[in-house]
Amino acid sequence: MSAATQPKLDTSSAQTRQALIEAGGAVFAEVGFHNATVREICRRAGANGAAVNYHFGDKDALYREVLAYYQARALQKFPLDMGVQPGAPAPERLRAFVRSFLLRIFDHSSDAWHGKLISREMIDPTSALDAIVVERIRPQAQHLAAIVRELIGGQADPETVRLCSFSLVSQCLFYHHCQPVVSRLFPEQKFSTEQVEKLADHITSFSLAAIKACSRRGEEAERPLAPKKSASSPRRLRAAR
Amino acid sequence: MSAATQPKLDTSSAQTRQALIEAGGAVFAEVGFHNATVREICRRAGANGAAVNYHFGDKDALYREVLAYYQARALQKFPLDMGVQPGAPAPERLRAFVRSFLLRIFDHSSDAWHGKLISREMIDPTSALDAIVVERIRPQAQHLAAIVRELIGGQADPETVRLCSFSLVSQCLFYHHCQPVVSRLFPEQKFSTEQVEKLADHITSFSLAAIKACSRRGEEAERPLAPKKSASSPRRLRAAR
DNA sequence: TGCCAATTCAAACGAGCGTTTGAAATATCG
DNA sequence: CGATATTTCAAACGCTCGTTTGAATTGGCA
Repeated sequence: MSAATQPKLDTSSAQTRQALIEAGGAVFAEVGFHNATVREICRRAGANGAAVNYHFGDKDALYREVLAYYQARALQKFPLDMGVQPGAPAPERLRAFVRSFLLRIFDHSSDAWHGKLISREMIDPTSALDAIVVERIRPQAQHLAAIVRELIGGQADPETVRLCSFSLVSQCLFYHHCQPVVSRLFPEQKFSTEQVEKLADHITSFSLAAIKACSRRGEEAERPLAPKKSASSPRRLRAAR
Repeated sequence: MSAATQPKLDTSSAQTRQALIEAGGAVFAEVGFHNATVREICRRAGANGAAVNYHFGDKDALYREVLAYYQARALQKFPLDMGVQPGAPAPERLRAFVRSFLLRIFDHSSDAWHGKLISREMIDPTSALDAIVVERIRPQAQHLAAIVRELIGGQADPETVRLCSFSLVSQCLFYHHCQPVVSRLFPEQKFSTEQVEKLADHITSFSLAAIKACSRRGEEAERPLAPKKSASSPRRLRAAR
C-alpha cells in the first residue's frame, strides 16, 4: 500500500503527526482513552503501528496533544459567551452558555471532538484531568456561576449558586453521558442540530424558572449563620451592603 | 467478614459463590465492568483466581449474577415510591423519587452497589444494558413520567414530559457521574447522608419550580384553542413571571 | 550521484488480561 | 474406611495491548 505516488507538499512527518492527532481525536472521543487502542488510531491515520511512539513518545503524550489541539480549536469555535456581550441580560447569557455547551458536545463536524473528549474525561479521568479542570472547567464554572449569581440577585448564597450551576451543567451533559440509555428508551430521539436547539431551549427555560424560584426562596429566609447581624430586610430585600 | 453465624454448616461452595458476588459488586461498582479484573475480585473474595470460572463460567456470567443479586436487594430496600402512598400529592411523590434515586447511588453501606452498577452501565454499557433498561430503567422512567405529567397538569405534551423527566434524572446522576470533576472543583464537597438529603431538597424544589413554569407555558399555548405547533420558532427568553 | 539523517515498516517483546488445566485437597456417602 | 464427587490451587495458555527494535525506505543536500 505505498502512497508514494503523489508528491508530498508538507513534510511527511508533519502530515503523519496531523493524521495521528485527527484519528486520535476521533477514536478517543468515540471509546475513551482507556478503550482506545494505538493500533486502531494508526490504522485510521494510515500510519504504521509504531508511528505514535515515534512521533509522540507514547499513547499518553498523543492524548495530551490531541486534547490541546482540539481545545484550541474549540475555544475559537465555541467561545464561552457565544458572541453574546458580557453586558447582555443574564437570561440571554445563560442561553448562550447552554447552547455553547450543547453544541460543543453534539457538534457533528468531523473536527470537533473537544466536547466529547472532556465529557469522557469527566467520567473516566486520566492524568490529564487535573490540568483540564484548571484550564477549562474552572473558568467555565466561574463564568456560569457569575450568570447564576446575577440571576438569583441579592446576596446569593454560594452554595445555592453552586447547586444551581450543577443542575444546569448536569442537564447539558446528560444526553451525551447517557446516550446509550436514552436511545434505548426513546429510539426516535435524535441529536440533530435542530434537536439540540430545542434541548437548549428546554434546559434554559426550565432552569431559568427554577433559579428564579431559588431567588425568591433565598429572599424569604436569608442568613443561615448570622444571628448577630440583624439585616433589617423584611420581605423583598435588595439590601446592598 | 460474612457468614459468621455458623462455622461450616453452609456448603463451602455457596460461601465462595457469595463472597465472589459481594467482591464482584464492590469491584464492578468501583471501576466498572471493563476495568474490573477477575483476579482482583478473587483476591478480595479470598478465593483462587480460577474460582470465578469454576462457579460462574466466566466474567460476564458473574457480572449478570452480581447485577441480579443487588437488583433484588435494592428493590426491597429502595422501592420506587419510598413508602409514599400512590395517592399522595405529586410534589411529595417527586421528592420521594429523587431521594430514593440519590440514596441508591450514594448509599455507603457495603451491600448497596446496585445504584452504582446501573449508573456505570448507563455510561459504559455491557450486553446487560438491554435487560436493565427493560426491567429497571423503563419502569422508573414511567413512574417519574406519571408524576411529571400530573405536575404539569392539563394535557401534558409527551415531549415536555420527557424533557422534564430527563432534566430531573440528569441532576441526580450528575454527582455520581462527574464526581472526579466535582471533587476537584470543590474539594470540600462531601456526599454524606445529610448532604444527600440537602441535594434531594435542592433538586426537588429546583425542578418543581421549573415544571410549574412549563405547566404555565403549556396552558398559555393551549388556551387560545391551540395553533398546530409553533414551538420551534425563536422562543422568548423571558422566564416565568 | 552518493551520503546521511529522518521516517516508515514488519516483526517481536513483555505485561496484563480472561480463561483453562490437571493435580491436590476436601467433602460426601455407601 | 474407602471410593467418588466436589472444590481449591498454582501454573500456564492464548490473546490483546503498548511499546521496542532493527532493517528498509525516503527525502534533502553536497
